[in-house]
Parts: sequence; structure tokens; C-alpha cells
Amino acid sequence: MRKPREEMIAETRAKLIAAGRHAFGTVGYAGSSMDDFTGHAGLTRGALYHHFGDKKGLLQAVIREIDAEMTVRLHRISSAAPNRWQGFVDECVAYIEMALEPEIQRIMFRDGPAVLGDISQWPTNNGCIAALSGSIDQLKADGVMADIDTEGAARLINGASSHAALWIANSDDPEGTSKRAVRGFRILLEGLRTRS
Amino acid sequence: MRKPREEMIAETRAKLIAAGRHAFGTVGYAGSSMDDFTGHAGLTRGALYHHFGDKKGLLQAVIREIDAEMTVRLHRISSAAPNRWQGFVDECVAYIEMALEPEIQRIMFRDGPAVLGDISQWPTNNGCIAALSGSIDQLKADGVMADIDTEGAARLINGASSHAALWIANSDDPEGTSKRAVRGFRILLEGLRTRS
DNA sequence: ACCACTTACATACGTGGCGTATGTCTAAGA
DNA sequence: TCTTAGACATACGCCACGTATGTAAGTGGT
Repeated sequence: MRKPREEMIAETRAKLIAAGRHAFGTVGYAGSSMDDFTGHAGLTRGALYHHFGDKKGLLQAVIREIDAEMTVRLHRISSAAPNRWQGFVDECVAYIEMALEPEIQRIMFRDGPAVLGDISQWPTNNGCIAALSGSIDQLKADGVMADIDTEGAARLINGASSHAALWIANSDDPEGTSKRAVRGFRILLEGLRTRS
Repeated sequence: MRKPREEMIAETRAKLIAAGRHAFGTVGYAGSSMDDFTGHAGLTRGALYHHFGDKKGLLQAVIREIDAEMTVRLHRISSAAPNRWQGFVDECVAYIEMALEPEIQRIMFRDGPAVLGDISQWPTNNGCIAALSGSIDQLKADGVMADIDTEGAARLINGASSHAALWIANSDDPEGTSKRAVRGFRILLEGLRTRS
């Protein structure tokens, strides 16, 4: 047992993040009682305040974790495609699909921005925007994409994707709406391709 | 004095909506104390609960009011343009600019969706989406816009616009960022035009 | 190996804000 | 004029957050 101490601490943090993530993702940030979900994790609010300062601090940590996961997933998908443009389109569609997951939708697109402000402006920049920007830069270098401001394009696409996801998720017919959204989205992206 | 009664009631409602709108727009929904802003309007929470049921109900009323105003503004702008396509582009840019106003941004794009869910899915449909859809339909009929799902396009554009606005608003250099965003946005829209 | 000090939590308390139940007063109808 | 319903105020309870305080365990210096 060289360092059981730090392990315990890390475990406590992880438990709090997991409990908060679950609570925020299901009943929402405002609907989550700190006593409840810390107790459910076998701890108290004391631990939470010690590690994260306040409720917002925990939300921030949860968001960081989810963002990191999303970035990895996006990167995997884009790099698995046969060519760059295809990878880019796949990445965008995957982003929409991720935004359909209730936990991501709630925490990353609803409560997160409402409580903490625009997340993508954080010092530790939003990984998803960065991933998108990287793809766009490569496409521009390849001459496949029109000359457009990289970060701007990334943000516009990001916005279109997340709203598309909200539209789908709240629709009466999610599957049908999903097809409509993705089809329109492909047309939108196609418009950014250099004309042959 | 034919109907002083109904006038008083309408006035009370208006006062509550105005007070709530101001509070929500400045300190946010969660940061607004009902006792505070009703008191500031010369009333109490009793009036609020009577007219709007709860805090959410007032937010809903506030959002309806703002949405109506935005719809009028958008319609004015699009109909003032020399041609349809121009009107459409103007409308979209105006939408971004409106989304830059702190009150609209906070209430319509942050707290509103967080507290009430996706507003645009409400029975009384979001006026801005409807306005955009109308413009797109006309452009398609004119053969100026590519064949794309109308509502889908409206929502994608809506999402891109609002995120662009957030990007600008939280930027260090709002003016420069605004130019970047609008330029990129024009390119995006141009991609939806039928190829000549 | 002992002691001072810090760290990692738990417990206890105060405060503020929401919702509801209840009260009161005024206007409208019979 | 009397009754009734609507418009609003007042009062109360509860829950949740944040903070202040307590405690036990670990760590570094001598």
C-alpha cells in the first residue's frame, strides 16, 4: 500500500462526479438535491464542498468529463472514415446522434450553458469545437472545403447540430424527424464543399 | 369608466410580466427572487401565483411576449428587402443580432430552454421558426433555394444563428467576432442557393 | 517516534426562496 | 341589497443551499 491515501481521494471525487452526473442527467441540475445524490454515493455534502467548492463546481467537473468522452468518440469516428470529407460528415452526424442522448442533451446543452454560461468559451476550450475545427482545417488544406473561417464554421455547424438534436429529441416521431434533420444537414454541409 | 376592472387586471399582468422580464433578463431565472421583483412592481407573489400559477408560468408568459416581438421585427426586416433572397439573408443576420441582446440571449436561449424545455416545440409554435420557415418556403417556390426540408432548414439555421450569437457575445472582441460569424454565415446560406 | 499541522471529510445551523393555504376586499350579477 | 366569485395579500411550512465548526486520519520535521 504505497499510496492508499490518494487513491481514496480520487475515488471519492470519482464517486461524487458519477453521482452528480447521474442526478444532473436525469432530474436536471436544479432538480438535484446535493444531500440526496451525495448520500446515495455514501457521502455527504461536506465532501462535495471540499472538492468542488459548490454545486456549480461539481457541474463543471461533470461537464469536463463528458466533453472529454465526446471528443474521444468524435475523433474515433472521423479517423475511421475512408476519406477526409466523409470523416467530417460522419463526425457531424455523430455529433447530432450524441446530442440525442438524454444525459448529454440535458447537461451539455441545457443546464450547463444555463448555469455556467457558454461552456465553449472556457479557458479549457470545448473539445468538440476543437475537434470540429481540426477537421475543417484539414479539409481546407486539402482544398475540399470552401474558404471559410474555421472556428466560425465549427461553431455554426455545432449550433445547427445541437438544435437539430433538440428538434429530434422533442419530436413526436424521432426517427422520421431524425432522417429529415440529417438529410437537411447533409445538404447544408454539401454547400460548404468547393464547387467542381 | 366603462371597464376599469379589466384594465386594472391587465395592468397587473403587464406589470408582473415586465418586472419578471427585467429580473430574468438581468440576474437570470434562478437568481430572481419572486418576492423581490413582485415587490419592486408594487405587488406580491400572491398576484403572480394567481395569474401565472407559478414561477415557470411567468417565464412562459415573458417568453411569449418576447417571441412575439422578435417575430414582428423579423417580418419587418425581411419584407423591407429588395428581393426574397436578400430578405432571407437579412432576416438571418438580424436574427443573429437580436440574439446578441442580453435579455433575449438570457431568456430565450439560456434559461428558457433550461427551465421549460425546447420552446420551439410548444403548441403555440415559436414565431421565429415559423417566420424562417415561411421565408424558406417562398424561396423554394421561387426556385432560388435548393430542395431542402423546410422546417429542418429553419431549425438548422436557427441553431447556427443562436450559437453564433453566443460565440459573439462571449468573445473578447465582439465586433471582430461578429464579422467573422456573419461572413461565415453568409457562405453557409449561399450553399443553400440553387446553383446557376 | 513524537508532535505540530494540514487534509478530508461529516455534522449542525442559519437563511432564503418556493409553494400552498387562508384571509380580505372589491366588483358584478340577481 | 345581498350574494358570490375573482383579485390579490398574508402567513406558514418545507426544502435546499452555503457556511461554520468539529473530528479523525495522514504527513513532515526533529
